[in-house]
Amino acid sequence: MDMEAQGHSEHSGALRLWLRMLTCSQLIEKRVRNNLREQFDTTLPRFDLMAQLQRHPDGLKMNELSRRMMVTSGNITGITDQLVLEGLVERMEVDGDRRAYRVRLTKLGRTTFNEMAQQHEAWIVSAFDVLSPRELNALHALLGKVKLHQHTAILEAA
Amino acid sequence: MDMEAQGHSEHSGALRLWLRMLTCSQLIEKRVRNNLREQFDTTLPRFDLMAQLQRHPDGLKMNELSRRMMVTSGNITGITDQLVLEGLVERMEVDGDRRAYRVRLTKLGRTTFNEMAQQHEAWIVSAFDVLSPRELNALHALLGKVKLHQHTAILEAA
DNA sequence: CAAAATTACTTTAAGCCTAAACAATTAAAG
DNA sequence: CTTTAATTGTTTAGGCTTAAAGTAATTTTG
Repeated sequence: MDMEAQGHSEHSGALRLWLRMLTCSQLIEKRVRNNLREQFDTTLPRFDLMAQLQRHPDGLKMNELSRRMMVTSGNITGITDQLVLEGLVERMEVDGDRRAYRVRLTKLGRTTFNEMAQQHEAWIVSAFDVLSPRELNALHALLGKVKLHQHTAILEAA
Repeated sequence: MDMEAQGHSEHSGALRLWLRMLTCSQLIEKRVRNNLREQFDTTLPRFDLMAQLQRHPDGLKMNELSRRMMVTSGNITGITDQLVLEGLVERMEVDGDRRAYRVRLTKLGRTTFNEMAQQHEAWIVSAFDVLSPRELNALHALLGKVKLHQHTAILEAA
């Protein structure tokens, strides 16, 4: 009994597709959030921020984190503050620009993230293991088309 | 430069698929939220709650709203309070159960929702109009498979 | 019937998120 | 240079969301 399960027949195909897509995302995301909380006592935004830093050992500016995570920079300030308190992340000064920080994982942050990332990947693999490799690729391709279209549609609106 | 655009090659196909799916959902959802705010000065949760009530003219209990919207009942309390203040929704007593309410759209709520729903559908149609009818159906079917799997996977975990 | 368990809803504390306003610094223009 | 504009990060106010605890009413059980 979810949002999409009640799609009425008068709805357009696009609307039914959207509700189903949203339901899928929400179900998987909720499970990831629960698992992160129960198994690692952390949250998805913190995990995501650490995931960004893990790919950039030299650190990222708040700015760059904001763009990559698609959230406002005020938000990044709060999540980073939390991670600094937990000792998982540190703010480094940037040479030649006293406005900016470079944020990077601490040693503790790296080891902690690696443990979480391994589990996280297993959760995601299991969420999609109902699809054959062929189906998985097809879904990936179709979503690629949709995703690209959103980018262009945003430009058109501007 | 979003979350998914940086997927590294060492990532499994499932992980890349998940990041792409999340990016699609987030892009579309952000646009819907912005449009609702700019054009109707409202929010997505309020719209979603009204959408549920629109399909049930006799109203729904808080309880039922919570299940259908997949959020906690405490959350429903807050959103309903807002909508009551705005005169879009009303709480009715339930015969024979003094604990429960039936929530339903007011007359103003119905007309307001109908205007919003028309626009909303247009936004969603445009978000997916890059897909052919055949592709749209294929995507719908693949996501149906994924969605069903989440339901069963949750039962297995319990 | 009376005690115990369940159900329906609300409240609370904490975190995430945004838009908008702000401070500080740097870059650009004249 | 110096004024103006743009950039970087933070703060603030408000809304959404959750888990957990609390209240009141109903149902179940003995």
